[in-house]
Amino acid sequence: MLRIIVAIDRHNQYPQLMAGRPTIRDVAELAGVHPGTASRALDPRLEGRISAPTAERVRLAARRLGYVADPVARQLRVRRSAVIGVIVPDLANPVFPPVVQGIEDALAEAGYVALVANTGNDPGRERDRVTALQGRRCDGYIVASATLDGTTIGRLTAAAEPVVLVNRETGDPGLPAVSSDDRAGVQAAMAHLAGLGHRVIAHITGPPNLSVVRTRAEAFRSSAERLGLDPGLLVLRHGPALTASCAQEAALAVLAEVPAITAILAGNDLMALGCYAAAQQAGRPCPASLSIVGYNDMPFVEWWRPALTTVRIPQYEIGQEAARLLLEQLGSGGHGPAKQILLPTSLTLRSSTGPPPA
Amino acid sequence: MLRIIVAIDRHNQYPQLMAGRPTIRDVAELAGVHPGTASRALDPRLEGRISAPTAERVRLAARRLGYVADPVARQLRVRRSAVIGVIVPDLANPVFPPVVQGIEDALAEAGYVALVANTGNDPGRERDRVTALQGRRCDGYIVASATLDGTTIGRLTAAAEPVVLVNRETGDPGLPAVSSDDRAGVQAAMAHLAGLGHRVIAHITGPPNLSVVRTRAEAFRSSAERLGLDPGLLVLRHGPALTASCAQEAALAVLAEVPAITAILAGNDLMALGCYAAAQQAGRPCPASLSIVGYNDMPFVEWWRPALTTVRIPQYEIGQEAARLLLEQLGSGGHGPAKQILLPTSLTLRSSTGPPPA
DNA sequence: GTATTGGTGGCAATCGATTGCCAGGGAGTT
DNA sequence: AACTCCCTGGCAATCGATTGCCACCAATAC
Repeated sequence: MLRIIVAIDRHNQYPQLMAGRPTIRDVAELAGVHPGTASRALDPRLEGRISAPTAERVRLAARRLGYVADPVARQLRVRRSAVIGVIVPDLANPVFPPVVQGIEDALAEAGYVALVANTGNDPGRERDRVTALQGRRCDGYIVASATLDGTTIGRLTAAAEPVVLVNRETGDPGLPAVSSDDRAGVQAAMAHLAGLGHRVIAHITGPPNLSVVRTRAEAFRSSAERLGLDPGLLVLRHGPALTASCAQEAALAVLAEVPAITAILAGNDLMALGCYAAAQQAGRPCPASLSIVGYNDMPFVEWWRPALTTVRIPQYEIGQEAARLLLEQLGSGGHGPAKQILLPTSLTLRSSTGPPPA
Repeated sequence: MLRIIVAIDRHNQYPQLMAGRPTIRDVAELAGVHPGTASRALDPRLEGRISAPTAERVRLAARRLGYVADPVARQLRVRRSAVIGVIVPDLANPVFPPVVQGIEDALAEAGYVALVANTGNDPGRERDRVTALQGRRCDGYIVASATLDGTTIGRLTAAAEPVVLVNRETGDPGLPAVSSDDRAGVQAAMAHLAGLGHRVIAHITGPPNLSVVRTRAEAFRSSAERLGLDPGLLVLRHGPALTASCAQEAALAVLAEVPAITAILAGNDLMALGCYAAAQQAGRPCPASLSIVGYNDMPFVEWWRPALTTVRIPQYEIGQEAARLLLEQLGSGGHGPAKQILLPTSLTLRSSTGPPPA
């Protein structure tokens, strides 16, 4: 009847505690064992350490009380929070929710949760949020923030935190990363346009300090070359951000400067949206007079008018793989090799591309 | 020289610990005080409890060591995690990111972070994610999940967790809630359409077990009445979900059944997108032959073609207010009154509405 | 000169789970 | 019969910060 004594004792001291969740001591008392024994009985890794009948008694008691180990107490002792910090530049950009979902699902399988920090593309805010994350002692981080100057990554790796990069070429090959094959994606888009007969093609994209911008721009040039297009006819334009309005402005300017352009490869789907607006303003209906190709195949682009032809990147899978890679690294104590995963891209053909006007 | 002794002692036992972050003991030793004293000196609420010179010495030591209190240890003692669980039906729906951002910003000011659970509109997943959240001992919850059967809310309130509801009429007036004035929003949209001369108006929306669907549908009827429209000419159609494809299907059917329809009020912006497609398929160009009004004014709708006329709800502010309400409740120990906040809506006029064809 | 008061800071318990170490007992061996 | 070995489970320290309680000291009052 130790159980009752202790219950009364606790009740006298902290009446409110009795209402709270059961602790390992409650379970141990109900099962008639020591808390330490109860802890071991409930730990699947220690299978066999406690005799079957005892373990069963403990498990039964735990089930009857609805016992769930307090993650806070466990974490204090074990220094493992089962929380992964996810750093995303802009959740309002529809590309990211699927990625985050992939991350969450893969983490959930392993009992982890994702703490998402949305930086809103603002360096100051990124710093603050990352500080908050670090303060919370995440077990690891997934970074999808794209700026090339890696201060955030630097801070994390300096603190020896496990990190996985998403969609971000890194100077440091020692970091595990998941990305999609941008070169192949751009190549497919360019082949499609060239095949339709386009010769004067513009690439309208964001600032070159974003790694995705850099790789795609390089691929734009090199794939054109490989396709036998005249590089002199190519137009490359960097806007200040990967947004629709920047694209609109840039496209309008470019179309005025080089009216011979018949196709635009946009830096991402949002920019393609801005190109739609520019095309309309410039009196160059899409796709009849101007073909537009997006990048990412984010949700809802199939509903646009015209439905967007775009390079599909496997957003959900990218998230999943990133989470798996991180979990793997955590499992190996950080001593595994730094895998870099490249997922395939493909071109999704819809209605925003067609042959150039005669 | 206690400091050195202890350091060596700890080093012998756990060499790796010395590399880790400094603890309150390190600070106390450097300042030459007891850890308890150091803790008090660093607690701003205890201003004055420790004499100024001592407190200053401690603060200096803390600064020199770069001491940051371990949230895990604090949490174990104080039972406050400074984490708020946010339950969202679908992050991929562009309405929600701004709401989440508002929540995050308001929480960040108070030193809290948001743990976002994305249920993907799946009841099973919702159950799992909420269990995970509860296991992590959030201090409170913000629920934006919309289904009327309130099992999730029931589970949270049953556990006496502070909860704030977002955009969700509740049967229980005892719960604090933030929502936007849907009735006024619908009224404004209907007045706009009636003013343009529309008489046969359809409302295409989702399943009536969602509270937003119910209030908007009721407002659709009542505002038509108030505007002197013939209720016999109104068409109300519930689809199986608030998605573009459901809307497309429903709109196509409705336009075939009642060709006299000249305007559609969509259940949300995504459904408006589906209506665009249906209008095109049905040979009813928007806005020349068919006016379409959305709901939410989510990001990027101004870029659609035609740009969407829609009811604006203050998404970011809704998130902010919800967070503030929750923080207020936490501050009052849950004894404050259960405020219900109703934020104003407005109609954003763009290009998807016009007078009905002659 | 003694008593009271108030301010300061130290002591140690506490939150709840985990785990290294050890003791006790049963089984098996010589 | 005695000894060893292993299996099981208990004990208590530990993670790091917080906080109720108490002791000590100085200053003021009587």
